[in-house]
Amino acid sequence: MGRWEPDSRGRLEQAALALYAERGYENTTVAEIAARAGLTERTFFRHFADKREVLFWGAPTLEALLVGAVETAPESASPIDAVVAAFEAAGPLFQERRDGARQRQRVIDANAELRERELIKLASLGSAIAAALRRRGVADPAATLTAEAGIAIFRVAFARWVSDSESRELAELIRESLGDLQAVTGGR
Amino acid sequence: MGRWEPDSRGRLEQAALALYAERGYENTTVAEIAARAGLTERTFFRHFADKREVLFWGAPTLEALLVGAVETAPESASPIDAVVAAFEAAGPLFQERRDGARQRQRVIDANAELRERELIKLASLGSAIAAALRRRGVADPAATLTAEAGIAIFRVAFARWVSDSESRELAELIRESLGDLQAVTGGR
DNA sequence: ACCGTCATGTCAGTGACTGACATCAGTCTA
DNA sequence: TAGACTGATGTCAGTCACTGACATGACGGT
Repeated sequence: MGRWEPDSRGRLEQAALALYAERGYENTTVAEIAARAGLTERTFFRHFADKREVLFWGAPTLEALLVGAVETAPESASPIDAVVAAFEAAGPLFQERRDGARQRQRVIDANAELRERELIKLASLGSAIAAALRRRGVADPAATLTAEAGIAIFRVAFARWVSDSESRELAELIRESLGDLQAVTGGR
Repeated sequence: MGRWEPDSRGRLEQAALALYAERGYENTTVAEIAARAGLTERTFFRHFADKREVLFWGAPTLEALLVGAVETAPESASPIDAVVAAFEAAGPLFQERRDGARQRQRVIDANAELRERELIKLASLGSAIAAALRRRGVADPAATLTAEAGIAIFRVAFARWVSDSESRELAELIRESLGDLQAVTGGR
């Protein structure tokens, strides 16, 4: 056995999510999270940049997945289709752990600071997707707007997917939201 | 003469913007802002909820303006046109103090925490616009998506307007961005 | 003259986050 | 195999955002 229990990072993450869910983000101190994980506050901040980041460290993975999907979409695909297809491809990533995703979302929705962090992660996602589109030869502002549209579509679809009354596949809801957006913007 | 110099709030705001611009948001303490305004730290927090809010207190005014414009748009206007027209109507509000708006934007763009706050303000704007659309009889998810699309259009137009190389009217850039979005999403 | 209000000041406290340095099991190297 | 090296963790002191409780004193009204 090593000097320390393994997977401190994972323990910190679980402890944080549990405490945020139990008593709310604001009523949880980092010292408490660390204690539940059998570690100290200082160690928490060595693994996560701040108290919120523990809920968002997966974002770069999602971003890489989406960027890859946009870049490798068939040349014939229109920009918006490439983006929407990328989000559809990410569907299973969420579908796998639906319950965890829901709990996490409930925690985020309950706190303004966490919503802020979620928004900047989505914005970063948007920038990365726009950059991938530019690499496909899409000019600006089309690239930026397409990425933003993709994000809006995803947000709407994800909200529906998380809500209790729905049990449909995320990918299906995404495609449906694309249709809604097209109907709404009027288009050319 | 009153017991105190008048307009503490305005002095705090000016001091904050000046210091954030001079030495950056992170390198400015609230105590320094208060001192420059001839007040104490505690008074700063009586006027502004936190260190960032001093740059964003105008948001509710803009929100009210946009909501009003959406609600009073001609019945014949499509949802997206009502929203875009509302943003166009807000154009002069920015045009009046172009230099101040630019400095503020430079400060915000230079700091991640401030960008977070900007994003949540825009999201709140989006929710308010979506609610106004619903009052016009637009159903969801169309209302939400239209509002989001409007925000995306505004963001792109505003970024162009702020950038040095442009000197066109904000309203003109907004209308142009609508066309770009329509071209990009394909639409029906 | 008196009283209540209200913007501000004062002060003590909590909690997020940081930098500097200590510890020590496991590993590598002479 | 002794000793140096590494890397994750602990310890500690410090800064700063933010809050609650209470004090102050000019002003306006009675």
